[in-house]
Amino acid sequence: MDKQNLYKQFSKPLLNWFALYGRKNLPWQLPRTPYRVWISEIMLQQTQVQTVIPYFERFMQQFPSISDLAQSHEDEVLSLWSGLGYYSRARNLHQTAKKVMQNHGGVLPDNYQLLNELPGIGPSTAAAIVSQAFNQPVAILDGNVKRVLTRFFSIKGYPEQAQIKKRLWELANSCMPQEHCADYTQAIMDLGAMCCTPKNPNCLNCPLQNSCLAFKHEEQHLYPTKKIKKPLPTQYQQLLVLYNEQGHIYLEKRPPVGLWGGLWCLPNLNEGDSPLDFIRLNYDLSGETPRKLIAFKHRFSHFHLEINALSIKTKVLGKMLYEKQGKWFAKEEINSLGLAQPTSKILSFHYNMFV
DNA sequence: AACGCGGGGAG
DNA sequence: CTCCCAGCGTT
Repeated sequence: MDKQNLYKQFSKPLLNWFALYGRKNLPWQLPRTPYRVWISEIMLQQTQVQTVIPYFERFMQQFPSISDLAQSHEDEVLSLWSGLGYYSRARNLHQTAKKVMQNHGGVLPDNYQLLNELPGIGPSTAAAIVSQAFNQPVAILDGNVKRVLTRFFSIKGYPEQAQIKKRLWELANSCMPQEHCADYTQAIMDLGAMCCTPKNPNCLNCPLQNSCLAFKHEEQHLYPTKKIKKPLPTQYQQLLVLYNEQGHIYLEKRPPVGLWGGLWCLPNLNEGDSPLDFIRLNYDLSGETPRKLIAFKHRFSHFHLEINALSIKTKVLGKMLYEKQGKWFAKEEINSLGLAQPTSKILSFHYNMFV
């Protein structure tokens, strides 16, 4: 299909549909500044709109500008990110803010290549920023767009495969019109989220119905081709809530990269370790009898975690060791830390029991 | 090319 | 339960 036909059969009806049904009152659209677009795009990576909205509002309240963000401490950023997941996004966001202050005079570049080089900003996010914030004709390729394009053009094969992905990028940019670029980017995402959905797509009300090859052959459900998934492994963790006479709780900062990177977590026992031996040997603490606090399962996208949390009231034996980046925190301090969801759950359970 | 990286919403 | 979401960085 040539460029002119693509406009007539794809982009134009899509833009018309957007004018009637598209989302135009999302928080990052009012106003749609480069900074707000950037923050929202990072939060929205692999995360649904409804989940992001409250996080976005809190973030803007705390960091109204890129300079505010650059001057903050990483723990502040991670605290605002607590519960949102994929915490490398928060760390990269902070790094990018500092780089923009240092290398770009505090102004987010209006250039795809420059944006793409910044931490946490890949091809699709860079395209989202230049198209939405600067109205440039550069196409995104996210989950919504992959679904719309594979159906419309009946693209077979797993979309993450190099050859298929290259084809999808080309198609995505072919469909991007030269005008109304910001609206177009929003339009194709809205169509994917509201009409061309993974299950039960609303083809009868779809603006692209006339030319959609998947609809023509009644095989919408075949696209996009699904990945073959392996069974997820299961891990077990015994976590300790160590608290002292004052009610302070001991937490350790995780290494900067990896699972829950940079977050504050509870000490983790090795399989078969005796809790009291563990804290005496590693922390020079003595403790009262461990009490079962809570046991539950936590599901990640790449493994299952079975958690068993114990609480132990402790006394310092020698001088308290600050190894493993550990610290004692009062309850009020914990509220301003970056915590993983299971950590928050265990701690709130602890506080409910020991108020 | 495959994997690591969270957590939640929808069916 | 399963699927998948405004993906990116590393290996």
